[in-house]
Amino acid sequence: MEAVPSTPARIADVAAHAGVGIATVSRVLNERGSVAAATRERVLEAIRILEYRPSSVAQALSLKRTLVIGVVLPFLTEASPIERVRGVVTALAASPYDIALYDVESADRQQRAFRLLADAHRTDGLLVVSLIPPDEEVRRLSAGSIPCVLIDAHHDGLPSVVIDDVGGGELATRYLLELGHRRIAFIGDKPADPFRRQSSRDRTIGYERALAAASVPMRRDYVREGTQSRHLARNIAEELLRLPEPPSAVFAASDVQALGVLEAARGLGVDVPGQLSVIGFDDIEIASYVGLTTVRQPLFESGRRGAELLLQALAGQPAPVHVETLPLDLVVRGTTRPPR
Amino acid sequence: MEAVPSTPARIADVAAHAGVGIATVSRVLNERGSVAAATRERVLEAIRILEYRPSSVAQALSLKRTLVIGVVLPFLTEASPIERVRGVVTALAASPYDIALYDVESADRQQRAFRLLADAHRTDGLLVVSLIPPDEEVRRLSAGSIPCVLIDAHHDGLPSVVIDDVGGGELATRYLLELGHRRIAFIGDKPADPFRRQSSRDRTIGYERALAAASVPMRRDYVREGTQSRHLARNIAEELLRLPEPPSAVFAASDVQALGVLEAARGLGVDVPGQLSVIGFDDIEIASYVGLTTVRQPLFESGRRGAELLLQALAGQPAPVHVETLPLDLVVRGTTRPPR
DNA sequence: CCTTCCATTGGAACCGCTTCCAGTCGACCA
DNA sequence: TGGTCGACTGGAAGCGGTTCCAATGGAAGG
Repeated sequence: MEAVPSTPARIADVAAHAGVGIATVSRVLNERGSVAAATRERVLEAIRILEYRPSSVAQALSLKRTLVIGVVLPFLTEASPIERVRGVVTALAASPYDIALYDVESADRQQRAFRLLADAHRTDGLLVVSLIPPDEEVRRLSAGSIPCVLIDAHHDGLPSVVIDDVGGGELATRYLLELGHRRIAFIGDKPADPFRRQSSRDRTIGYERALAAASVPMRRDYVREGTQSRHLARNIAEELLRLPEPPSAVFAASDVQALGVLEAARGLGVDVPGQLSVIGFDDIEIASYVGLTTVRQPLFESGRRGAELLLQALAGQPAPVHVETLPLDLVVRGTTRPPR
Repeated sequence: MEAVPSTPARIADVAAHAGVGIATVSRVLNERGSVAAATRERVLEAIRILEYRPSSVAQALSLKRTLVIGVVLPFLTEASPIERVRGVVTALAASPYDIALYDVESADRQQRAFRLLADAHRTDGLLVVSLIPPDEEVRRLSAGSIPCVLIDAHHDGLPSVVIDDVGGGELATRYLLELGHRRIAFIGDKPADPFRRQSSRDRTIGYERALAAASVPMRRDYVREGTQSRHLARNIAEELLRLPEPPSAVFAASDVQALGVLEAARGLGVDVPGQLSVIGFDDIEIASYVGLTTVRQPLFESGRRGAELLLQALAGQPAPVHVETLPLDLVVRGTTRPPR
């Protein structure tokens, strides 16, 4: 058994052991330049014996690249960002890049995360998920020429992968209209965080447009805002269902909220889809299990595509600043039906 | 508006701008040593103007610590690791440490990840989730004196945070027995990956023990193995329900699999809990929604606790190599009932 | 008024790796 | 056989920080 050195070997140790210069060791490591076969063997042997691993930190400093991609996202709140990260992880698996995760839950964490990242030394590139970076940081990012791709967010001057939330809102609402519904409620997010992308807001707009296009007057008491939480959505849905003239259908801005609506209906003995149609948005895993009709957005794919764009930029591709819009699908399951 | 330098400022630039030496700038940055108030002001001013941010890479090289904690986990397969990571993220939020995420889906990725991590330069500490690191790497880790905590896994010589899977298996099975069930089936994971922790295996043991303790003979046709996938569990459950003498209760080694069982029952018109009781394991988010009876394990807490232990070790605490066992709870919901 | 002391400061070495720049040396060509 | 060429090789200069160590100079003590 070979001895384990108490301290990890450095390139100089390998060089000494092999009786060559450090430059030669580096050449062997990086397969650059020409090294005599015999010399190479000696070096490889020394590396094996000493269990040498080059220090990525030293490499990063010398090469001015870290082989790390930062992923900034609001991690803890929703199921969907996770799914996007999965896409990112998958796309990056085959690349030499590692992933640094930056959760930006609270606003101050956000500050800190963007601050850290703008530090152009830490990461080679950035993926920002469902968050809108402050102008200040975008400026700094481009000044430091560190590529950045936005996923599920938009900012002038930064490439992004998004979905058409307005179109999605229309899609869902139009479907309910086509089924014959006229009393259609909407449950969306409360605009909270200025840096947080408000996809719900756009879906509201789509909802309104679809109603307008069908000449169905919008009722203010049918449009509610809560949080992403199922619990709150449930409360809101209960209120809606207790209205003198309750809606015959509810469009929830997310599946999670739609689940809250289903719970409310169940609790109040309202049959879905008999008395109430429910449509969600996202198509998270649980949706298929529950049989929820929803607007599917390619979460996983968005992460993957964003990562691909970033890799391209990192590879020196021109990377045109453009917005890539991923397609949406209406997934009809069991929670929607024509009204009675 | 102040000019944005095309290239990020280095400490030497700040020193020059402030008319001081770099050592002084470093002192100001790290609030170490004594610096005259006036000098400090000049330096801070220069930092502000030049938008200087110290290079974390250079700091890492110089200080021999990266302020990065590596988190290794099988990311894409299950819902539970995600929940654990949330705990990790939360615990690390207040610390100065960043998180590097290493997904080790395939076996070769696994190889690579552990290899990379054993490179003692990349991370200051390691959290390994639901994975058993090879002895070789454990040896290397301790040789490099980089602290490591296992979450949901066990290895001699490494501290870990686990649950009592055997006890959990007993807990679930005993509950079913106490309800009066005698025909109790078990659906677990297929032992696939040697590095992958087989919590399912231990739960099987608990299942067997509980049966033995109640003098209920174990039937081989009631013990099945599939994967974590809902789909496969569903198929298996269908087979079980079509047996000449179908089980009156099913204990699934995970909630995801339990959902598959519920689907199977629904598909075959088998009433739950009327004709069939189902109990899962984990208590993932969806479980409460579905009303699934399950054994709750503190997923989030495991991540948090593991991260805390690692932080302690990083802070120089002795960090005794011990196994911390988190408590399990039986969460009774609507999918279990005494047999008819 | 002369030491001694200490706050303050800058220079230089070092962290570990990459790579430019010469330098060595045998082979091949005229 | 002298010269040129090219394959190999090693030294040294960064990359951008931290910090040891020596130097400076004014204040306080004798």
